[in-house]
Amino acid sequence: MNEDFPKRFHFKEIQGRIYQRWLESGAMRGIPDERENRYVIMMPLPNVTGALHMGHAMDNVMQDLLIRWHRMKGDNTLWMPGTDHAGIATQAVVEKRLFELEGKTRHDIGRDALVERIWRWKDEFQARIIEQQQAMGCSCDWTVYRFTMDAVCARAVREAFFRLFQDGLIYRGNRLVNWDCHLQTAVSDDEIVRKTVHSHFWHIRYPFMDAAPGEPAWVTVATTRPETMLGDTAVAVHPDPERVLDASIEDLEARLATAPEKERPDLEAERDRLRLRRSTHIPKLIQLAAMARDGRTLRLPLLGREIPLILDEWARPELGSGCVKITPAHDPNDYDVWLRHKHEIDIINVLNPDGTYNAHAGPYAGHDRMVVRDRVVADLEAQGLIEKIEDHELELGHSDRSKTPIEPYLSRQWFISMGDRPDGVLFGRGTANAFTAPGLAQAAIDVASGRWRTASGRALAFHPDPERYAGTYTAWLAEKRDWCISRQLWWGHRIPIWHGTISRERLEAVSRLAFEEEQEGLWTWVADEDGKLTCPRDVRGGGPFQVLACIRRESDESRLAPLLEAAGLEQDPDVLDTWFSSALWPFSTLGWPDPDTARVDPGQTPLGPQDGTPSFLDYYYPGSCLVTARDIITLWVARMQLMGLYLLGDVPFTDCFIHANIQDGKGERMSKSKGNGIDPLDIIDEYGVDAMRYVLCDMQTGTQDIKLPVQAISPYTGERIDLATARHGRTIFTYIDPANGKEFDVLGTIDDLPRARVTSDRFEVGQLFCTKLWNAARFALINLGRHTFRPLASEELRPEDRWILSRLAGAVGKVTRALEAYDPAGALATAREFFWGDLCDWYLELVKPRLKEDGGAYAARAVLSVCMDHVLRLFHPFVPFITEALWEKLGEQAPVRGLREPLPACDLLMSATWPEVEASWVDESVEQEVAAVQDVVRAIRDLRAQYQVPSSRQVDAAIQAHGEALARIEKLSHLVARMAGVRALTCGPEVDRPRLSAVAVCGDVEIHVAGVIDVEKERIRLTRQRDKIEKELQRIGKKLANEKFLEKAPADIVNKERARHAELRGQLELVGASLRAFE
RNA sequence: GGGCGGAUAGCUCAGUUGGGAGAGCAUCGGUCUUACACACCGAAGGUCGCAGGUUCAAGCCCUGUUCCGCCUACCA
Repeated sequence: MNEDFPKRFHFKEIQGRIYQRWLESGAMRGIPDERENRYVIMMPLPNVTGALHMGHAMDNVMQDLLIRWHRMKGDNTLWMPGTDHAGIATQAVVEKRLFELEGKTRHDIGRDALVERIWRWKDEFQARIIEQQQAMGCSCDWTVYRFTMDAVCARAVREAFFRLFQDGLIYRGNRLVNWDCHLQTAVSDDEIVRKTVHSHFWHIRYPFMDAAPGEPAWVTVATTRPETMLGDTAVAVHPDPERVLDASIEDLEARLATAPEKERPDLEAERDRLRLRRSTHIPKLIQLAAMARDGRTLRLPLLGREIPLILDEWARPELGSGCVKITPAHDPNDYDVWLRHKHEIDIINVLNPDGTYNAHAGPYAGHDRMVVRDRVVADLEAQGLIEKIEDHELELGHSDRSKTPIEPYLSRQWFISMGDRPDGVLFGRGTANAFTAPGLAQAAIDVASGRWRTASGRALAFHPDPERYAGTYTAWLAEKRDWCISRQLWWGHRIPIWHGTISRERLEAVSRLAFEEEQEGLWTWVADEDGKLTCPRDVRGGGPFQVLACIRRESDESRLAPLLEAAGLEQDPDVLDTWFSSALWPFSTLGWPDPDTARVDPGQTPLGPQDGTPSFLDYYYPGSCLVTARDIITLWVARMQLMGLYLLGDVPFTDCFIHANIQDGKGERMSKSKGNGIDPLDIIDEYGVDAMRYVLCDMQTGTQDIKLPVQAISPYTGERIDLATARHGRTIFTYIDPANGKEFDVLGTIDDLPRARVTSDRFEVGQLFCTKLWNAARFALINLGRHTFRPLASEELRPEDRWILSRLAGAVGKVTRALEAYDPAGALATAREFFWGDLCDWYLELVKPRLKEDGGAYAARAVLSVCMDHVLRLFHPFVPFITEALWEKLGEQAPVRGLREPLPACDLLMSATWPEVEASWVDESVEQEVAAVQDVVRAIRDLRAQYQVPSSRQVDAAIQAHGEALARIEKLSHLVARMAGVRALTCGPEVDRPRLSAVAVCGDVEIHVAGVIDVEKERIRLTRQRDKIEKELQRIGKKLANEKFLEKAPADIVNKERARHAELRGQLELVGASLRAFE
C-alpha cells in the first residue's frame, strides 16, 4: 500500500485519466428516463471570440458544482454545453485580423468568403473552449453539444422568428439606432460602453430670415456636436416659457423648505439663477415664442437652408439660451420632436454608414464627421457666428466592439414589440400551458413577481439574493423598450424576410402563394409608412404596397424565394441580433419545435423519443437553473424568459443563480485586453484543477464582486510581482520589475519586451487543501489494510467513534443546507471544518493507538472508512478529480463500508449517492463531553507552549473539577492524556497541587501541569488572565445592575448573563488563589 | 443625475430574527510527535469607514456623510 500510494498528491498524474473515465462511463450524459426529479442547466454559452477567462471558470465551476450535487442526489441531470456565434464580436475579430494580416476589408473578399473564414475561426476557438472546460472538470453532456448556428438551433431561430412575425410582434421601422461607423452596423444598448471625454459646448447663432425692427436678429443654440447642425431642420422654443420657469422656481422653493442644511446653498443658487433668468431671458423667449407662432424662419448658417422656428416643450427655458436646435435624424430627442411636428419640419440624414458626411452636407460631403466638426467650427467662427465655446465633460457612448464613438443614426431596422398590445399576446400557442398576457415584457415581469405562476405552477426566483436581482430584472423589463433585432452583419442568422414595394397585382400573386402553402409556410403582411401591419386581404386602394413576406422553413426557400423575387421582393440583407438565438437556447438545444426531426450532427445523441422514453424537449423543458453573473440579467435572463413563455408557455428555468464577478487586486474588472486576466489553464497547470475549483467555490460567498489579487511571474527573476502595486512601464500592459528595474509585458504585444505569465497566489490555499486531503486519505488507507465489512454492534463504538459520527451527521446536514441556499463557500467551510478540524486534528490522532491494538481496531477502521467515504462524497462536487482518485483507492482497500449495514456502493464517485443525515449518529451528550475534553487539552497545550515543552516530552498533570465537569473529564481522561501529551493524569474535586506546577483556569476547572514552572512567568500570565476576567465581569456587572435591562430584556438573556457572571466569578477566584500561591 | 451594492484583523472575506467580534492566508513562538514541515501545536492581531439616532442592548435597525464598485440617464 505504502508503495503505490505516493507521499504527495501529483495532480497532473490523475486529471486527464479521471476525466477520461468519466467520459467513458457515460455518467455525464442526460438520458430521459422514468425519474420524475430532473435537474437541467443550460450553459450560458461562451462566445467563440476567444478563450475562456477566470470569469468563465467561476461560471463553469458553479454549474458543475450544482450539477454534480444534483446528480449525486439522484436527479436525472442534463447540463447542456455549447457556444454562441456572437455575431458582431466574432465578425469584428475576424475582420480585424483580415485587415492586419492581409490588408483586406470584408468587401474585398465578399460575404461568402468572410463567413467561411469566420466558420474556421469558430471551429478553432470552439475546440479550445471545450478543451478548457474539460480541463476544469465540467461534467456536461458532450453528446448533445450545440452551437447557435448549427442546424438544430437554426431551425428554432427561424420558427421563432416566423411565429413572432405572424403574430405581428415583429415590425420594420425607421428608428434612430446606435450606429457603429467602423463596423457599419446598428448595435444594441448593451454593446455600448460609456466613456467620459473632454469636449465643449459650442454656442452658435442662427440668424432670422426676416427679423423685424425690435425683434431679435438671431437665436443662439448650444451643442456638443456642432457638425450635426448640417442636419438641422428647425429650432425649437418653448410655447410657454414663463409658466415653465415659474414652475421650476416653485419646485425649487418647495424643495428648499424641506432640504437639509447641506443642500441649501446649491438649491438657493439655482433658485437665484432662475429668478435672474426670469428677467434676463423670459421676455426674449416670450417674443421668440410669438415669432414661432407667426411662422418665422431662420437661415441655417453655412448651408443657407431656411428652417422654421417651432414651438415644442423639449426646449427648456431654464437651460442655455432657452432655444434648442433640432436634428431629427441624429438625436433621439430631436427625433421625438420630429414625430410631433412631422408635417412642419423635415428630417435630413447627413451621415453615410461609414461615418463620413453625405451630399446633404453640401460642401462638407465626403469628409469624416470629426473633420467636418473642425471645419464647421472654423467656418462658423470666420463668419462670427460662434458666440462662445465652453469646456464640457460628457459621457459618450462608444461601441464595445470597435471602440469608436457611437452615432445616433436613422435607419430601417427590425424590432420586436415588447410593450403591451391592445388585444394582448397569446403565449404558448398550441401547448397545454397557453395563456394571454398584455405583452412580451409584462409576462416576463409577472413570472418573477411572486404573484403569478405558469400553468405548470412555475415561476422565476433569483439566488442567493432574491430581491436584489429581481429588482434589476424587473426594472429593465418595465421599460418595455422595443428590441432592435437586426444587425448589418454577415455573420449570423439571416432574417428570413423578403420585402419590397410592389403593385396591387403582384401583391395578390404573393397572397395567393401564401394561401396555397401548407402549414402556413409563408406569411405576408402589408406595412404602412409607420410600420403598421395589415393583412393583405384587408388593404384597400391600388398600391403600391410595402410587402413583407416570411418563409417559415429553410427547406422551402429554394422553391419559394424565386417566386417572391419574381414578384419584386428581395431578401433582407441583415442578420439577427445574437441575443435572439441565445434567447431560444433553453429549448432550441432540445430540438424545439420538433425534436423528432432535429438534425443533430453525426455521433450526437438524437433528441427525439427513443424506445418509449420521452423526447429531450418533453423531458427536460422547463429547465431548472441558469447560472450567470449579474451583468447578463437583462441580456439573457429576461430574454430567455420571455421567449420561453411566448413560444412554450412556460419558464425556461425556475431558478437563476447570480454568482460573483471576478476582479483583480485593484478591484478592476478582469479582462484579457487589460492584461490583468488569468487563463484558467495557467492556474490548472500551476496549482491543479481541484485547487482552482476549491478556491473559486470558497470565494463564492454572497457578494457581487470578488477581488483576486493578480501577480506576474517576472521573466527575469521568476519572482511574483503584485500587479496591484507594481509600477507601470511605457503602457498600461507593461510593468517594471522592482528587483531590477527592467520592464516586462503581460499581454505579449510588445516585441522587444519579454512576456510575463499572470497568475494568483490565492490558489495556493486550494493546493494546501488537496495535499491535506490526499495525506489524510493516505493515512486512513494505510491503516485500513484490507478492510472487510461485518455488521458492527453499537457497544463496539467508543466515545470518540460516536463523537466523530455525530459531527459527521451534523456536517452532512449543514453542507446540504448551504448548497440549497446557493452558498458554496458556506458549504465548503462546513465540510472543511469537519474534515480538517474534527477528523484530522482530533479523530485520527485519537484512534492512532487503537489502530495498532486488537480490540478496538475493527470499530476504528469501520468508522474511519465511513468517515472517509462521506468526506469524499461531500467534497466531490467541489474537488471532483482528487476525490474520484481517492475513491478508487478507498474502493480497493475497503470495497464494502458501513457500520450496521453496508453503505450504498458505486464504482464511480461521480455517480455515487449524496450522503443523508443519519439521525441515529447524532449524539449531543458525547459532543459536549468531547468539547469539554478539547477545552482541557487546549489549556494544557497552551501551558506547554508557554514553557516551550517539546512535544516529545510527556508531562504530569492534575485536574481539579467538580460535579458534571469532573465526571466528563474523568470518563475521557485517557483522551486528554493522549492529546495533551500527559503521562500521569489525576482528576478529582480536590487534587494535590503538584509542587512547582503551572496552572490554567478553564471555566471552573483548574489544571496543573507539573515540572514546568517559572514563578515570574506564571504571575504575569495569571495577572493577565485575571485582568481580562475582571474587565468582562465589570461589563456584565454593569449590565446586571441596570434595572432597565432586568426589566426589559428577555428572561433567558438575563439568566444567561447571570450564569456567566457567576461562572466568571468562580474563575476569578481560582485565578486569584493560584496567584496567591506564587506570592 | 438616478438606482443597487460594498467598507469588519496586514490581505481576501464570513457574521443567518439586534444579546459574549470569526475563518483562511500572512505574522510571531515552539515542534521533523509512528499521513502530512504543502504539516502539527500555540500566540498575537479589530473604536466593525465616519457622525448622529432608536433601544436595556447596535457590526446588524434608522438618518446623514465620506470613499470604492457596478448598473442606468436626454440635460443645450
